[in-house]
Amino acid sequence: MTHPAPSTRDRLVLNAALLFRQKGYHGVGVAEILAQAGAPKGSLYHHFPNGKSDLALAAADWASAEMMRIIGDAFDTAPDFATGATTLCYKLAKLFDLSGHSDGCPISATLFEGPQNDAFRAKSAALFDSWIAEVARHGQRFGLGAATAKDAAEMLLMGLEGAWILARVRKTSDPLRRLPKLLGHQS
Amino acid sequence: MTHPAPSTRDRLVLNAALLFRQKGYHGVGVAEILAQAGAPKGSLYHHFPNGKSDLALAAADWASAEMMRIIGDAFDTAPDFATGATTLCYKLAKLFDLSGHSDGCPISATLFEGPQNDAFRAKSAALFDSWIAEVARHGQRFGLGAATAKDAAEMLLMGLEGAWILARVRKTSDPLRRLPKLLGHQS
DNA sequence: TCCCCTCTAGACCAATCGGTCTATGCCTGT
DNA sequence: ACAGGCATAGACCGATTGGTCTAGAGGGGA
Repeated sequence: MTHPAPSTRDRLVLNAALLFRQKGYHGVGVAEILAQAGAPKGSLYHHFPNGKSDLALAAADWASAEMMRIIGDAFDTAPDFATGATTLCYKLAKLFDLSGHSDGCPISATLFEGPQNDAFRAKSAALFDSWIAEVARHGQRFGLGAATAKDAAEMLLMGLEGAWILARVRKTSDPLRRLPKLLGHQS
Repeated sequence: MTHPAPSTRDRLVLNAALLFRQKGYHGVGVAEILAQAGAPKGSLYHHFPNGKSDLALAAADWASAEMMRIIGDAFDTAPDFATGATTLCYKLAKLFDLSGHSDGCPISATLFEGPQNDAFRAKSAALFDSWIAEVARHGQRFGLGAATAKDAAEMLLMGLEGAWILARVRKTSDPLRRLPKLLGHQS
């Protein structure tokens, strides 16, 4: 999957994404990221002149891209919107289990509990919107009207955020797995 | 509303709850809480021997009690479950607007991005469950079956969590106001 | 009046925070 | 072979972190 020797920059982004997602922006120190990535301090500030905040933005982009890929995987092979939404929830539940029941939404954990920085807030909004737009695009592909598709996509995202939170506090992926049924996508 | 001269302990809890809710556990320092509460360090460690973490637990309890009161207000006067749920969302939207579009869920902000402390996780779970149980109780009062009421309550909570996140990143209470419709509680 | 206990007050501390700096690999183009 | 730049390496820094400790203010009971 990953190439044998990812660059120092990639290691920083990847490990930052993992740590931020588990403990939040303020809950992780640069020293911890550097240790886990096996990189010295100089490298961080070479690749990311603004330090921790730049790294968090890059980590959020990376995590968002992976989410977009997962959304695509779930909906591309589905026969209809409800099945795609259900598959997406199950895929995220599986990843949640693999993470040891600790990984929440990468965007809200990385950027949102971050500084009250407006750039962080704006970036979170943009990334969430890109997820919603992608899900809505699949909805329209399955014949839903534009407004209906956007509503369904937004509701799915909000449900996912809540399910992620509940899954973390309960240490079980059940909320994610039950979400499709509660949203009416499953009988 | 509040008594003219709240005790130092109450001032600490109240201001801690406000700050944690806006910036998360790690995003607020004890110095900031003390300054806003107008209390010296000695008072904090007198009332809360374990310091910041004890204070966060007390702040979460306080915020949860207020949420229970809001749930009661919304459902007690409602003619049916859907109306109660809608009223609850509108009440929370109004409070969100009053806070300057910055206050999210008090539990997830205060305890969850806190230390990976298991006590925090367990307390979050217990408080969320108490909210869900209270909403479900109203559901049963309106004639819903036990399982149906619990599902509806859990879905409402998950939707609220997601709507809070979206409301914060977009700086508008629209997601909270649109939630009842997206959940099918409003035509 | 005196004591005692609760609470306030803030100086003080080690540890950690994010960030800067200089020195040195190391690899490529010529 | 040699230069030049990208990247690594980590010592170092001031600021801030959560937490401890001693001192004293205040008030109620004997």
